[in-house]
Amino acid sequence: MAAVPRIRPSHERPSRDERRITLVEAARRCFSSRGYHATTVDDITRAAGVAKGTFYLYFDEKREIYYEVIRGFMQLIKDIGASIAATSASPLDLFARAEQGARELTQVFLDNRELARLAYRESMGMDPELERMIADFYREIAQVTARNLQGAIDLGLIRPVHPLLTAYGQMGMVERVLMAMVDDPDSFPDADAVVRELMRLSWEGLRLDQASGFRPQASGQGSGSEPEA
Amino acid sequence: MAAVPRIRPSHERPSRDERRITLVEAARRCFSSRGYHATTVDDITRAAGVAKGTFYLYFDEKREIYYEVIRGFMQLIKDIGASIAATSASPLDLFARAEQGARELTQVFLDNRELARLAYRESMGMDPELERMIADFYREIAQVTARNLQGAIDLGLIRPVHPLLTAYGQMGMVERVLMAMVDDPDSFPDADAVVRELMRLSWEGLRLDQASGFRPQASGQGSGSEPEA
Amino acid sequence: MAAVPRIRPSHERPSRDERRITLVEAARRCFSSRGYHATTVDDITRAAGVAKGTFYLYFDEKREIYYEVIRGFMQLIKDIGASIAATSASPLDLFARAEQGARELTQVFLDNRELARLAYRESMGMDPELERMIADFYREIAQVTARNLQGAIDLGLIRPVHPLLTAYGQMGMVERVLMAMVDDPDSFPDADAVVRELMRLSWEGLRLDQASGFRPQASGQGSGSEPEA
Amino acid sequence: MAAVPRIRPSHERPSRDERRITLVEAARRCFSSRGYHATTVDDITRAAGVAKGTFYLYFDEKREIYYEVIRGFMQLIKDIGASIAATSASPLDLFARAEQGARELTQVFLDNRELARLAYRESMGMDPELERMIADFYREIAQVTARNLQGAIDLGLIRPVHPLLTAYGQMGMVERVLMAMVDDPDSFPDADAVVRELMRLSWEGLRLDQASGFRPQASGQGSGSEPEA
DNA sequence: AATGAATGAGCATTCATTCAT
DNA sequence: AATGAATGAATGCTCATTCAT
Repeated sequence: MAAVPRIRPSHERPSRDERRITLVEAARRCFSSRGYHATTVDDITRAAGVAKGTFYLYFDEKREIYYEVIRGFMQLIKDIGASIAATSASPLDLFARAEQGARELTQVFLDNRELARLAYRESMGMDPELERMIADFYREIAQVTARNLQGAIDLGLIRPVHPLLTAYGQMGMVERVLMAMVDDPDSFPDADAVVRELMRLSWEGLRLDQASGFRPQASGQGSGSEPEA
Repeated sequence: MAAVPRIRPSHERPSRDERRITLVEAARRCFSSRGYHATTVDDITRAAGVAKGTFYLYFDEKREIYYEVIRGFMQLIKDIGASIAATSASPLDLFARAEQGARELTQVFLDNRELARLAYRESMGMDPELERMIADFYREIAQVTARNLQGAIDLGLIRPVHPLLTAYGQMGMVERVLMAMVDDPDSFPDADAVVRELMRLSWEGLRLDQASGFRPQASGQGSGSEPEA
Repeated sequence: MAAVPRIRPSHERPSRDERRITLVEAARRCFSSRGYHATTVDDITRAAGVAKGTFYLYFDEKREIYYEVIRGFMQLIKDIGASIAATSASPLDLFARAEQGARELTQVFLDNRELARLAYRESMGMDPELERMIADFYREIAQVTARNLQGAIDLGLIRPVHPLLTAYGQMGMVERVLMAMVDDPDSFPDADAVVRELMRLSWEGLRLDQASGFRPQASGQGSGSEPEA
Repeated sequence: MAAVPRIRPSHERPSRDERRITLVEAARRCFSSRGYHATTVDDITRAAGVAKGTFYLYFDEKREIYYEVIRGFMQLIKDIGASIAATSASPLDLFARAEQGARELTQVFLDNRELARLAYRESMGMDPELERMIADFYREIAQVTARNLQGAIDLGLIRPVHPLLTAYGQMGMVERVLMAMVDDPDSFPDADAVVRELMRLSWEGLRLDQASGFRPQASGQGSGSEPEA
């Protein structure tokens, strides 16, 4: 009866935050496997092991927990971007860091295949707020990338390109390749080789290799077949 | 008596095909603005100016007309791809044709913004049949592109890359840039410039420009082998 | 153009009556296999090989053709009853005629299993008119039977029973046994033996046979097992 | 603290079972008066005073509650059968018990006229599961009856008849007479007299009364063997 | 905080019937 | 007479959300 804050025995009622997390985790699993529309609030609460009414103690509506799930996934990705941008190292290892970021990004995608599908595919056309959230997410990443590109241009590391356009282009390149790889892994080399090939495509495009200068850490030989000629 | 195409009196009943098209058009508008789930069959028939029951004379279920709408958009895009691949002209104008295709593709996206959003975003995670349809669409385009790339590699026009991976990468690059442009046109140059920049990104990547023309080495056939076919 | 009544070539448009009969036959097949509610007007017209609208040239509504089908079946049965009552023969062959009637009735049931199920089972609770039609049918048969029984009582051929009650009782006895036989023929002797056993049950009931008098044509030995005792 | 059966405050929520029963009762009334097809789920919930959605908390589909209603009626009847069979008393009161059963059965029919109509008439041809349920019901009763008859035959209480056929025959006799009485009570004597007449018909059939008491040969044990059990 | 029974608006789909040709 | 496209009322069922306990 008194407000003595005890150490909670392991099977005591969980704290508000823990409950909330339980629900979000359950929602992640449900949304991942069934998608937004096919997942009912009942599914989520059942998966979380709580009663249906409990859901509405933590979320105002179904969309809200979906946002939370998507936001969580986006944060994972933003964190990677941040870790690349943050390490304000010498311009020279820009490529090294980019490659490292790409590698991590790939890992996140592969570890969360279904969630990635969800965030990248089903989220649109659901409601304006979510649309904005996702558009913001993309724009944010694109802008950070664009800033990085602008920096690299200013330093003379890369040729002058339209930074935002290039940023979106690179994002799209990465995302579509990763999605294709998620769908049909057998048609692609292993993750590392994919990352290297993507990096090289970004850097060199399709142009014939004629004593091409800077290649990050000389690691990127391309995983494709060598030319016969 | 001959095949005089009669002018239809204004109140004549439209032919089966016309009615069907009316419905698909109405559905396109509804789905575009409200998305699949928020569009009711009632919305569609009301937009088409027919009674609800009429819908089911032409389609077995709501999904069916959605497929039709999406398929229509995909066909537009495939047609562009086909027109590029079809003109099996000299390797020299591969780039010209690619650029032309990109220009047309851009136009289609800009002319069908909402539909593009629909096809590219909301269609996934809805049901297995649609998933397959879309995955097939991507794969088909990617494979055609990959074949083209392989040809170009064989001809020594481009450096040896992983063709399928590169194909998906280019698709993603183009699609995300175009979607971003659809969402926020002000942040991008005009369509033609976007196309040129995309082409150049594909070709040259980010590498510093060292006397690179847009065309590969002027008419780079010197070092490449001739095609076997 | 002139109203010359020609002999109709075999593939000419059928007469109004023929068309109507075609429809009723088709309806009989549909109702028999799917029941009233699960049969659509479309099913019937498709089975009859005419367009949907044609149906309403011959019948005002779906129920009407159902009545017609049921009425047809009832007529078959009434005809049997009539043939028994009609042959105003000597009272002595009342049993012979009854047995003959029962034999024919059994045949009709076995030949029209599904229709019998339909008429006896699904027709109720559909609408008042049909209810009345079927109740009338039963009452009519029961009354004819009751009259026959009364006659037999008056002649001292059978003991004084409540004629109407007995009539209904015999109808129910016959109908339930025949329905059971339709459902599970293996548990019953052949049709003739069943008829004999039913006749004997009606006549003798369960009472032990002690020099039981009149037995119709001495044919009815009962198909059951003989007593061990 | 002890098991004091609280008086429920008038606005307390009814228990799950009570609610379920409320719904079944409401459904019984609706089905009885309108039949299965003409009764909507809305009708039932309105009659039960609950919202439509509540229905689906207790039943998966409309058919399910119909089964429940029919099953309830059949149980009433089976219980009567059981009470007759259960009292494994001396053969002497077989007839007494049968008569008592018939009396109770008659009462059930008269007390549940509409339900009887429903179960006996409309239930067939609706769907396979229900068909099976009803066929099972009949078979079950028939088999019990047949066993009783076989016992009576073995004891020499009745003449050797085909037990199953006779069982179905008696069921049909009783059911049709009772249904006719339900439909048109004025044409029949009172319930007791009907029961007596039915019993006598079963026992004696139509044969002329030659010093037959109702009971078999006064106390006919002379010729029969005693039961083995 | 937690529960889970109750709610009722909402939607896809069916099908008897009509009617313009 | 025949056609078959069109109609729209009707209904079973779902599920996000509420609320009394």
